[in-house]
Amino acid sequence: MARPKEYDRETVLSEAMNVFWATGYFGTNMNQLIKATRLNPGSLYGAFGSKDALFFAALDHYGKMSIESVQSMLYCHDSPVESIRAWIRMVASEVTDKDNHGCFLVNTAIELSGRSHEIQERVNTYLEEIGRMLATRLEDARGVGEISNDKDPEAVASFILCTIWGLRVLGETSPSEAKVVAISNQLIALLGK
Amino acid sequence: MARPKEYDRETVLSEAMNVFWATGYFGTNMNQLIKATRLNPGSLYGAFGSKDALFFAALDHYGKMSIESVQSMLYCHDSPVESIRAWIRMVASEVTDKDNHGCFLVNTAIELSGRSHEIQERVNTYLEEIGRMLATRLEDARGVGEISNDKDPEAVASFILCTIWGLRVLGETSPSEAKVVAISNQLIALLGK
DNA sequence: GACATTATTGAATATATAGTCAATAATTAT
DNA sequence: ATAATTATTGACTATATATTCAATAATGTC
Repeated sequence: MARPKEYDRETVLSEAMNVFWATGYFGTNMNQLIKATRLNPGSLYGAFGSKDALFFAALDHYGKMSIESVQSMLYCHDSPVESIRAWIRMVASEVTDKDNHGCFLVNTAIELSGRSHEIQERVNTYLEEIGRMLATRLEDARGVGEISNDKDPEAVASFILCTIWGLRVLGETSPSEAKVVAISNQLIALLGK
Repeated sequence: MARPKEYDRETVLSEAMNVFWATGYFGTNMNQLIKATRLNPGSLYGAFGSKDALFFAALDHYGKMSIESVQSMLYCHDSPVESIRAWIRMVASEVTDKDNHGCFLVNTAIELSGRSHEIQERVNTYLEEIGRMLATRLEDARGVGEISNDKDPEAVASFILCTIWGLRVLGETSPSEAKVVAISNQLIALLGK
């Protein structure tokens, strides 16, 4: 009954997301997005409405992927603590990777939180969800005696998450692997035994 | 022998720095800088040459102020550990302050490290200097027996600095004071006894 | 095959933005 | 005073950027 779309919305979103992730909202212009998505302006605007809306959709896409990815790491072993360790090591390996652009949520928090309440709230939603997931897994760890009972899962989760954000910042400084390993080992050591 | 400047370079730099600090390089336009500095385009360009150069000068200004400020905190008590604690508490209080824009070095690392090697190197220079200052103070702490001999000052300094950067990110999320306090207390606890 | 509907194309547009410049003004030296 | 030098002013410019739109194309329905 009408001409069908030639593009796949998820694919386009993913391509736009990669550009925004690498260069931020203000550091990205529509020409880059038009090239990356291989859509013409009309199609891109037809699909998303504006640069703002496209950014928002890309951020959402990243947030959802991020939640899934963290969830899969947090349950990659039967042992909660072993899973958390694996997640931290995964982040550490991303941080040493020159081609990685850190965490899009963290980047966006820094670029746009002070300017857009709507963006800030969305970023917070995802970051808090990750915090809750980690806290839940730390409760599991306490339940099976992998961490001591005097540790507050919520507080420890906040601390670990905070240090992971610090690692994301560190990733922008071309850090030596030794430094990244030293930091992540200290973080892992907090978990115990 | 010539018309004297009506502005004070340091003052202008400080005003420009505040704008870039709050809204980043790409999030700031020349009109904002012209308003904030109360210089006309000609004067501003006469003084700094370009938006790029002005940003670089503002970043440098921040870096130098930052070094001085951290140095003064690290030696605000005779006790090295007590001084480090005071610094962490200072950062924590900035993080809970709604009007604070985090650390300009951290913000710039995230916005521009992937785009300009020159900027990345300058940011790294300042961040590394702060790391060395902290490591030196941790050596002092070890010397006077405030921290145990099996702790590596350099590694611990990296870890503390990393978590402070994470606190800067946290500051963009309108965090509860309770969360900031919980995290900074855990960080402080690492130093202790 | 004509029609209705939606997608695609890419040139065009309005605005924002970084940067320039000629005229003018303030100072010091002679 | 006059000249030499540098600072200030703010209108102007060239370019970049987000966005629009009229023409065209592809589908399903009658």
